[in-house]
This record gives sequence, structure tokens and C-alpha cells, in this order.
Amino acid sequence: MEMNKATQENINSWISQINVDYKLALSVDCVIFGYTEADLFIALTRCDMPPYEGDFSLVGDLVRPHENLDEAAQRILHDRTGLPNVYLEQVQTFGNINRHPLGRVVTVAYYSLIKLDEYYDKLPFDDYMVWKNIKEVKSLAFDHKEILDICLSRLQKQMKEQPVGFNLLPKKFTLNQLQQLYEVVLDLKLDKRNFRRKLKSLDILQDQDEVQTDVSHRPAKLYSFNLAMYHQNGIDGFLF
Amino acid sequence: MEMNKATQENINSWISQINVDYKLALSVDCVIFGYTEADLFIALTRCDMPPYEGDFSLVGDLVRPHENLDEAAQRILHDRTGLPNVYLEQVQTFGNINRHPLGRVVTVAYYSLIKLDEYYDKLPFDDYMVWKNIKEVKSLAFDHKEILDICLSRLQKQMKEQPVGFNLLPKKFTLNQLQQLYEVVLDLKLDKRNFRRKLKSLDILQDQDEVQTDVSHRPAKLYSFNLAMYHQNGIDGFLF
DNA sequence: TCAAAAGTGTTAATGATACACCCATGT
DNA sequence: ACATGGGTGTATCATTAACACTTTTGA
Repeated sequence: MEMNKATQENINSWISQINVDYKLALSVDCVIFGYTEADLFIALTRCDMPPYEGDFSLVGDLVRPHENLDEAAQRILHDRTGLPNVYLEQVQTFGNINRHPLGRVVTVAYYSLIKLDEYYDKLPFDDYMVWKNIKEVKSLAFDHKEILDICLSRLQKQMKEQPVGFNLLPKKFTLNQLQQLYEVVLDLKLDKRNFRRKLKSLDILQDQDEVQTDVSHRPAKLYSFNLAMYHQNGIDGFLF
Repeated sequence: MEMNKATQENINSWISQINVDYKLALSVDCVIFGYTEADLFIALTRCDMPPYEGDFSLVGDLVRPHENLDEAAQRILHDRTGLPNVYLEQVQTFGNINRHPLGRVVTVAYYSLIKLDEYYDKLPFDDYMVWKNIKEVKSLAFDHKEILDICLSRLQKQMKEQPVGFNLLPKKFTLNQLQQLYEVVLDLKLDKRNFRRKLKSLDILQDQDEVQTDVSHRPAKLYSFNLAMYHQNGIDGFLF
């Protein structure tokens, strides 16, 4: 087997310079998940670039020279939603040659989670920003449907393994709301008693000593997620 | 909360052009794991770029205009090892502003797995390519130690969840070799009988009807991983 | 016959699943 | 009093964890 000695000059070698002929653009695309009333939504914008005119696309932008990737994602999130410090996670980078009609655009995909219940009033609903039920999203501009699918899989995996779901619920929630969240996002049915036993054993919820109001039935107790308790217990795996 | 309307012109909008002022380079860095004789190794090169002269670095190169990210990683792997079709997986993209002294270089990190036992003779050992026991790697040039750590964590996670480990062993292996692999990579101790029972229950190994030769003790039976059986059984989770 | 690793079962503990009724509240 | 969701326990089953001796081979 032969070696390609040429590659011994590479990006990590002093000999090479950064070749400006290698022109490309780097963007960040955000899969923004929102949850409310037992439905998972995703934030989309209208695309007006041929050949995708009229299609929806993810929310994204070029990475600016002075910002790190996470910062770019956080900026995009903030510009679009007005919310600071949104939960964000890098998922995967997509760089196929022909994925963008304007040239070579490599994009780093993030997923983010938004408490729609809490922020509903504050979020913009206009031509540039719509929330679509994820079940209704059949296709998107560019390779954004593929990106969405992969980010959704990642979200589902994370939900099973880590307490990320709480970023989709209001600070105070009922156990049924929590169970519904898992059922909707993971697309499965859970047993109420087993679910509650499991959560009790995890010991990561704080009883708020409050109950629901404005419900026409017995009000449920409210809980909040307690990160400190989670860390204390050294759990590594939720497993629903 | 106010919106930044300016960002409604973005990379996914027809109005914007790809701004060539956003100059950056995109590279791929490969964390190449190799395994032999109960030790996990990683392929490194010497770096001669200030301020990291003399340090070791991961194997990487710029992504070329005509190649997808996976192709770039595969090319780098092939150039360095001479091996075609190496197991590869994208892990994460690192783009901090000052991570590279020559300017803004965003790098997509991959990990890859090599059967050192099988290819030992064919692999280059020269000034440009060394295999270092992973336990001895305390620091690397650039942010490569961080990249290594994250890729190692990812490998460990994958090993627990999917049958990737077989890419580190020769095609035919003994059950003890397999167990040792898990013990070394995951840094834990496994019970021989439980390990074997578990593997039998998974039903993913094919008995080769062969035994070890050249050992001065009772020779062990040889097995191989059978991908078709794995898929048939619809397992999703190894869990060691 | 000795050294060295191969190979093999059982028990106890833990965790997961399945399942049905009474309770508290608002209307 | 009725409708609505809130809240609770037990029994079975499956999985995991702990543990030690006999067998086969080459030297």
C-alpha cells in the first residue's frame, strides 16, 4: 500500500498556508423545537431563493468572523425569538457539495428547545417566522428536511438519556404534562403509575407545594426540575 | 422583546449573497483509533507550526472544493494509512475563533477505527505518523486534546450502544479478545461468564469452527461478527 | 505433570411491565 | 350528582450481578 506523501503537508503543518482558493461559506442552521398543549412544533421561515421559493426552511445565518459557532447559534436564536439563553446543542455538520444553490455552504446544525407555554405571548408570528406542528412538515428547502429528521432523532435520544425535556415545559408543571411530553416527543405510550414511580425513584423533581388553578377537575400538584438534585444522584440514563 | 429584523436577510434568503469577506478555512481532523494487544492507540503526527512546534497533533487536512465532508475524511484516512473504507463517524465541529494560529479554521472532527492487528505490517511508521498509546497522550497541539477527549467519549458511548468495536478487532477473534476490547476501551472490568451469556443472547456472532493456533494453552474458538444477524435481531443497545 | 487460559450454571437482587380503582375538584 | 382528570400498590416477569471450578492444550 502506498502513501500519499503530498498530504504530509497539511493544515496542521507550518508549510501550508490557508489557501484562499478554498472558498466556502459557513452557516449555522437551528432546528428550534417548541412544545405546547401536547404538540411539538418547529420554527420555520419562508424561503425566497430559487429553486426553493415558497418552501419553508430552517432558521439559519452565516457565521460571522468574530463569533464562535455556539455564539452564532445563540445570536440567531435570540434574533429570531427574542429569548436569551435558549437551550442549544450542536448536532451535526452538513457539507455536501451541492446542498446550497449559491455555492459551497457548509452548515453546522443545532437543535434548540423553547418553552412555548411560557413564552407564547412574546414570540413573533409573522411572515418570517411560523411555528409548524412537526407532524405536518413533509418537506423543506435545501437539505433541511434531512437536518430536521436527524435533529429530531437526536432530541429523542437525548430525551431518553438526559433531562433535556424540561426545557420544553414551563418551570412548574404537573406530572401528567411531563408524561405527555415524553409520549409526544418519543411517540409512545407510557403507563401512568410506572412513569410516576420512575420519576420518584430518580429524585430530581422538587415539589412546589402548589396546585393547578383554573382547571375544572381536581387540580394536580406542580413540580419543577431540580438540576442540583439531578447532579447529586449521578444518574446517567433516564430510559423511557 | 425586540426582533432583529436585519437577520431576516440571511443565508437562506435570496437577497443575501455569499459574502466573501467571511473568509475561513474548513478542515477535517481525524481521531484514528487503533487497537492491538489490549491497548488502545491513536495515530498522531508531529506538528511544526509555531507555537506548537514539536507537539503532536491529530491527522487532518483542508476540505477540498470538490469533496463532501465524509469524502475528505476518507481521503485523509486513506492517504495516511493506505487503507480503503475505514470505519468513520462524524463527531463534532470545532470553530472557536482562535483555535488555529493561521486564522479562522473551522474543523469537523471524525473518529475512525482501525484493526491494527490485521494491518500492522502495512501501516507506515515514520516521522509523520506515530501510534501512541492513548494513556500516554497528555497534551496535543491546537485544541486537539479536547477533540481527542470528546471523540474518545463518543467512541465509548457508541461501544455501549452499537457493534462498532468489531472494527478494532481482526475478522476472527476469540471471546476473550472481545471482552478485553470492551474492558480496555470502556475502562472497566467485566465478568467472563456474564459477558459470554450476554453475547450468546445477542446472537450476533458466527462460530467460525476454528480455533487459535500458536498458543501454549488450550486454544480458544474463533468467532466473527455477523452484521446480518445483528440487523435481524433488531437490537438497539448493547449495554455493558 | 504443570502452567495457562478456555469454558461453563446457579442464585439473588434489581428493575421493568401490566393492570384497576378511589379521590378531589368544578360545574 | 356527575364529569374529569389526579393519584395510588401489587404481582409477575426479565435482566443483571455475583461467584468458582473443571477442561483442554502445549511445553
